[in-house]
Amino acid sequence: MADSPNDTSRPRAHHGRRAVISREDLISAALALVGPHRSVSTLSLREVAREAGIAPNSFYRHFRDIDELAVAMIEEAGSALRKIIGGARTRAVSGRSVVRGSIESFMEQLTADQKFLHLLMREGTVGSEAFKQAAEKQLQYFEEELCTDLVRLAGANNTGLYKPELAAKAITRLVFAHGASIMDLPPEQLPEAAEQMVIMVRMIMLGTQTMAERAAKGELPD
Amino acid sequence: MADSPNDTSRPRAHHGRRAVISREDLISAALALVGPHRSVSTLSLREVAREAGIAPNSFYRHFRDIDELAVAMIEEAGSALRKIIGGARTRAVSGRSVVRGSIESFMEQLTADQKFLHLLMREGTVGSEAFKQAAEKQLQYFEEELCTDLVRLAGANNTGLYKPELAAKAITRLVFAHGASIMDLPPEQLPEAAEQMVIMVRMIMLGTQTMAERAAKGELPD
DNA sequence: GGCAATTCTATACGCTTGTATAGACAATAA
DNA sequence: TTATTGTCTATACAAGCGTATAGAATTGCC
Repeated sequence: MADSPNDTSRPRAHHGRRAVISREDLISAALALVGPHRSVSTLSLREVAREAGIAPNSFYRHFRDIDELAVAMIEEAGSALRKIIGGARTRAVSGRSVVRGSIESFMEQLTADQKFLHLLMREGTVGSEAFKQAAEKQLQYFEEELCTDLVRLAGANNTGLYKPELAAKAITRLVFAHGASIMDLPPEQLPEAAEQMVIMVRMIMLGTQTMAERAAKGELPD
Repeated sequence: MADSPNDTSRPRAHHGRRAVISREDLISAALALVGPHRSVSTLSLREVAREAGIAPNSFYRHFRDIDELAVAMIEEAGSALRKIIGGARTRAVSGRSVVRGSIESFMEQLTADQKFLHLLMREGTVGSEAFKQAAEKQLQYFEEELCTDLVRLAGANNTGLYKPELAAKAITRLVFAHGASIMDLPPEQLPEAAEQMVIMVRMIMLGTQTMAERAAKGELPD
């Protein structure tokens, strides 16, 4: 999270009235307003301030504008999610495939009451430039972490990987895109959607492995 | 395109003043307003009316509200795109891979002045329910057409296909998601992005083929 | 206690929004 | 011609928006 001129996140030696509300409180208020049918880009400054219980103008003490809040939300959601889902990858549950375990962890977040996933999944394509870039950056972090895990896993299993960074990108984008399209489904249809997701991810995994084998044998694709 | 109670698309026996503006004119005006930095869900009724050169209230003669316009736009964009990209798939250019040809056709639309692709890529995750469903439906059409083409191709090449409908879904979602993330890139970086897209799609193709082979040999995945 | 710094509230401005209402205009039907 | 019918414009209203400004409240430092 980059420092900004009016970053009040760390407690400063306050030589004046103590703040009754914090950056985090505003983020929480905004998070409470978004949901399956409400996107961050439609939040208004006044609305967030109302939810947080402050006067509209007090908002400016914490963020320059709504976009800055949105970026902070995306960054928070991204790092929280990477911790959860990346953790599910490394914390290999015995007797279960890594792919399935990770996707189950993903699906749990889909129905969780925190709205981190919703935020990241749907906010990447609309809104201001800063907004989209923030979401894109979080997805790239996902890709990078997934990539190192893929390489590590391939090393352990003695399977090759053709351009693992592309495999990681394909998996990340696919999972988030599919997630966005199923997030409004009735809950009873989610298990089937998860199953489909597992198979699709396996296609990519198997594809990159097979490409590596063929490349090793000189049968270069293309 | 489903008929709606106030569908004025087909010329009716007008027993009054002839319409100076049509549904299509309004759609064009709206299309002119959206762009890389402007999403359909942020269009206002007044704005579209202004662009079309009519009074705000005249809008209601053609659409119930902005959402109905948006749905019409999505449907038009979807069918136009399916024609273009699906056509590139069937019109197999000699000496080029079908994957590469299709993706090149996709990338052409990315830089084209029509904004069909932008619309479909980014509008699927935000906006009203009707809105999202319309975009989702268009993506499903894409999947279905791609699926039949995949099956046809596999038959011609004597390669198997494990769950072709899932392969088609994976490819569609991946291409659109990746497309959305690269659509704001500077033009000189697009060729590389296209190359990555080709490889990622090939991973899926090769993955589903390999899964089919293994399934045939009884090495069922999972 | 007094001063300065800081955060808050209150009020107000100009703007845009969706839409209600009423009337002007044009074209067909009689 | 005249009546009717559908389409457009003009005007207006209430609501919501971002934000500018000014002042009250609360705290730490001297």
